[in-house]
Amino acid sequence: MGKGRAPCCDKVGLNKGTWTPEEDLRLIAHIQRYGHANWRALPKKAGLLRCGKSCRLRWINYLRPDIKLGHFTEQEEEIIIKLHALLGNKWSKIASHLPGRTDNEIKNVWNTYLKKKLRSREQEEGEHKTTDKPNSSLNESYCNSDQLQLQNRENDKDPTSDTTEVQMERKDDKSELEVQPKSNSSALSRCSSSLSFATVENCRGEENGYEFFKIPEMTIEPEIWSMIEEDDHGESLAVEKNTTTNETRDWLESLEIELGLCDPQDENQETLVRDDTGLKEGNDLCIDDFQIEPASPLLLEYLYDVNIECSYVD
DNA sequence: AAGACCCGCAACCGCGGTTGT
DNA sequence: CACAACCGCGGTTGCGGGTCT
Repeated sequence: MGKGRAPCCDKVGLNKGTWTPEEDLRLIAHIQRYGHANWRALPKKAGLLRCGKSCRLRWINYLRPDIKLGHFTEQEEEIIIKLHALLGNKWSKIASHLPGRTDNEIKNVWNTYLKKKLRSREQEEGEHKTTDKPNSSLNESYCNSDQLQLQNRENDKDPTSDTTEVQMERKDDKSELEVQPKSNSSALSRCSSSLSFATVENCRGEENGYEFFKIPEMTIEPEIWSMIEEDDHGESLAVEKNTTTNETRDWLESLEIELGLCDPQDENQETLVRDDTGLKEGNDLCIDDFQIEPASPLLLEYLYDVNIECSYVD
């Protein structure tokens, strides 16, 4: 690696802060046409006064077609909690198991909502548990991350008896993951992969005058392991492919609505893309994934108004 | 009604890893 | 091997809207 780093871009004269609809459309139009092989060069080619990183972030987190909008479902929250217990703050890894969700979104949800939710649950559970408390010094020596918080909640539970009620079912070889709640149990914090302190206590030992801890056997649901293992092989269970086309359409419709370019009530309006032939597999979209021609007269009008050029110079 | 405060979230920043020369 | 360029990730910031006083 070189010494020091050049700034990612020349920041003088670049826009910062919230993206405007015009900038969004410029970015979308450019990526539709040329893809995003080179983020650094993209803003210049697209006529955007933004740095490449900013464009990339905007596209990945908000503009790409397979983004899922709206609140997280209970099942999604459950998955986040479980995976966070296993992976820690590996937001992108966690996101790879939640189709349509971004690492940034998951990180925000965790920091603003799930963490508090778990904490309050922890308190609730603490009130109900007065016996069989583990050695507190052992607690501290065991783990010092957020994972400990989660594990603390698992005190005195038989990890096999009360597992999280999220069932992950692979519907085909590798492409689709269906998440189903097995029951309506309020199992938010019940990460079956965590360790009970009873388990830890049983791992204490002594050999040759040294006290040691055996690495305890963790009860981790096989589905979670397979998720992680597959992740290590560069595969994700959670890529929904068959639904991509409809999601793309929905996304474009919602984008037009959001930009005030179409009436949500008007079902007859065409959206930017009407390509039902299916998108290419994989997360990254490229130019071939899109039909270039915008179909909505209002969108065309808007593009014209904001002076987005139809020809680009490479 | 207005100011203070809180909170969620979009965006930025800086670092590490990877790739190219 | 050294260096530069770039991408992606995770931590952090700060704006804007909602709620409280």
